[in-house]
Amino acid sequence: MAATLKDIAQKLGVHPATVSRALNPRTAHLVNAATVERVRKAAAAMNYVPNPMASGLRTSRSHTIGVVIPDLTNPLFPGMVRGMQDTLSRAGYTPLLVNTDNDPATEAQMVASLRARRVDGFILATARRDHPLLVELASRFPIVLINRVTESIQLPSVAADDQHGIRLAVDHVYDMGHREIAHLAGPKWSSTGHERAQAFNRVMRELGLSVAKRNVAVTAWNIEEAKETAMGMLARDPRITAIVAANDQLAIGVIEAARERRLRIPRDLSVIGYNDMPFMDLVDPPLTTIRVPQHEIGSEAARLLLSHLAEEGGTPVKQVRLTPELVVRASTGPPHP
Amino acid sequence: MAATLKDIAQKLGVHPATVSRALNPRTAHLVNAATVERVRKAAAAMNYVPNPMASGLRTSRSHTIGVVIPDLTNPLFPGMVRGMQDTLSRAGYTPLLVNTDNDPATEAQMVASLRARRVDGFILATARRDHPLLVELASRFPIVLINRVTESIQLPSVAADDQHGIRLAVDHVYDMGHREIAHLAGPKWSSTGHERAQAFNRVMRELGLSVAKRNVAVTAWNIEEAKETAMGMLARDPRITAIVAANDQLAIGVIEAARERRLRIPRDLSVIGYNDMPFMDLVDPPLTTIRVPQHEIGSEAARLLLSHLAEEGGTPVKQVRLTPELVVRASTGPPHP
DNA sequence: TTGTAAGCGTTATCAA
DNA sequence: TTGATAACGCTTACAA
Repeated sequence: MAATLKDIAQKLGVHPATVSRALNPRTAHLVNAATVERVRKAAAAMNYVPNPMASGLRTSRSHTIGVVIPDLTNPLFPGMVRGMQDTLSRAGYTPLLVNTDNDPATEAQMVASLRARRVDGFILATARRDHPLLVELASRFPIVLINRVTESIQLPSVAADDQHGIRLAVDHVYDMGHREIAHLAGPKWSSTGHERAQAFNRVMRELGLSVAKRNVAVTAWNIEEAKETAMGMLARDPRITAIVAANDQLAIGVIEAARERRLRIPRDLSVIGYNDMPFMDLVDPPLTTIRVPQHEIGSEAARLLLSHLAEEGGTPVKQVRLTPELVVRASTGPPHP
Repeated sequence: MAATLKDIAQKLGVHPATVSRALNPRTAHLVNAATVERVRKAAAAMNYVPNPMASGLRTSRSHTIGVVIPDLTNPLFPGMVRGMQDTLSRAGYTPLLVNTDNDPATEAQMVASLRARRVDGFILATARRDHPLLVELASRFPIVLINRVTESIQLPSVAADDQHGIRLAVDHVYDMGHREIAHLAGPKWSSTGHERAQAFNRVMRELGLSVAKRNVAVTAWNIEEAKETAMGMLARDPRITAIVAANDQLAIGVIEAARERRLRIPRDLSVIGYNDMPFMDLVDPPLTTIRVPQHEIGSEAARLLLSHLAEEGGTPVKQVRLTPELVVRASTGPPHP
C-alpha cells in the first residue's frame, strides 16, 4: 500500500539509493539538483512517507524519547508533557510516556520497556532522591531530569529555582508582617520536598527567624496527609500565623486543617502553596501560590535533550533553572493582632 | 551492545530461526521443549530484548497506538489517557499521544505524523461533529472513538451515557423542587455539546417542562464564554432557578456570572456541572456534578481496540456506554420561594 | 524438530 | 553524480 523508495526509483528509472540520497536533506547535495527535484515531485505525488522502522533498523535511532513521570493525573505534569511534545514533535521526535506512581519497581519496569523500544534518550521527572537507576541510565543514554536536580552526580536538568520560589513565598508573608512562619514540607524521599525544605531554613535564617519545629515533613504528597500533619503542627504551636506549603495539594490540606480548627483564612492563618496548578484560583479561598512555568520546563527539557542528541561528543552538562513567580490571591493577608 | 537472536544462536550452536521460534510464544510449540528451555535461559542470561524495529519491519506491526486528544492540559483527559496506557502497556502496546487543540488542520497533521510512524490503530477523542478524516481513517485502520459517538456512520466507541447523565442532573434539581431549569450547552460543533443539549430537551419534555430559550449554547468550552452567555441568559430570563451546564468549566462560568449578578448559590441559583474534573470538590462552592468514569473510558477503549487488533476479520462494531453518576455537593439546593 | 534462505525498507560503503 | 551491494535484526515459507 504505502509507497517505498523502490517504487519511486522504479517509476523514475533510477536506483533506490539515489532516491534515498535525494530525499535525505543531509545527502541531497550529493545528487544532481534536477534529479533531486524529480525525486521530490514523484515522492510527493505518490505520497511517499519514509518507514521509520526500516530507517531505524538501519541507523539504530528510533527518533523516540522516553518520558518518565510519576503520574499524569497529577495536574503538575500535563503542562510539562505538552511542553515536551510540542518541541519534540517539531524536531521529528515522539515522546513515549510512562507513569511510575512513584514506585521504584514500576519505574524500573517502565524504563526497561522504554529501553526495549529503543528510545534515543530520556526525560525523567522521577521524584525520589535516592536513585540507583539514574547513574547507569545516564551512562548509556542522553538524559535530562526535570523538576529536580541530582545531589551526587552532575546531570543535565531543568527545574524551577526552588530557592528563589521559597524566598518569594516567605518574603511575601514576611512583608505583610508575619514572623511566626512555618513550612509544611514534602516527603523527605522527594527531591523537591527536600530542596524546598532546605531553602525554607536558609531563607528563615537570613531573616533572623527561628525554624525550631516549624519545618515538618509529610510522608506523602496528598491532601489527607497534609491535613493530619498541619493539624498536629497547629495544635502544638498555635502561635503560627503563616504556613508555606511545599506544594498546592499540601496547602489545601492546611486549609482543611485550619477550617477544622475554626481558623479563618487569611485572618487567623495565611496559607501559601507552590506550583499554581489549574483551578487553584477557584478553590476556597483562592490560593496564593508560587507559579512554576510548567510548559516551559517541558519544552526546555526537550530542547536540552535534542541538543545532546545532535552533538556527537559530550555537550557540557547544563542545569537550567527557571524562575518561578509569586501569584497573590486570597489565602494570604496581614496577620491579625 | 544489545544481544541479538544471532548472538544467542551462536552461543547455543543452533540456528537463529530456532531461537526466534523458541522465544515467540506463538511458535514455541514447534520447538523441542528442551531447546526452548536452553534458549530461554540463554536469552535471559544475555538479557536479550527483541528489537521492535526489526520485527516491526518484518511484520509491519509497530505495536503502537495513535491517541488523538484535543488537549492534555484539559483535566478531563489525563485520567482517560492513563486508563489507555495502563491497559495498552499490559498488552505490549505503546500509545503515541498527540494534541490537536481542536484545530482541524493540526489534527490532520498529527494524524499524518502518526500514520508516518506506522501506528497499528487509533483512539480518537476529537470533539468535532463534522469529521471528514474519520471515515477515511476508519476504512484503513482499527479505530475507537472515545467520549463521543458518530451520527452518520457506525464506529466503535466508548463514551459515558450522556442521555442518562443529563437525566440525573435534571432529575436532581427537579426533585428538589426546581421547575425553571435551563441548560448552558456546549458548542454546536462539539459532539458532546450537541448530544447533551439534545438529551436536555428530551428529559425536559418528558417532565412536561418548557425549554423555550432555556437551552443556549456557548461557542467555545471555556469559562469566560460561559460567563458571558450565562450573564445574558440570566438577564433575559430571571425566573431561572437552576442551570445544568454541559461541563464543569461552563458551570464555573455560570457561578461567576451568578456572583456578578449577586445571586447566591444555591439559594438563588442552583448550578450543576458535568465530568467531575479534579478539584471540583474544592471550588467555591463545591460543585455538584455528573461524574464520568474517566479512567475506565480509557481502559475500555484500549480493550476494544486490542480486541479489534487481535481478530483478523471484522469484529462487530461495539458502542460501549458507561454509566455516569451524580455527585451532590454544595452548588445545588432547593429553590428559594 | 531444525536449518535454509529470502525479504521487510532503509542507509552506508564502495566502485564506477 | 549514480549504481551495486550489503547489512540492520527479525520472521516465515519451505526444505530437510
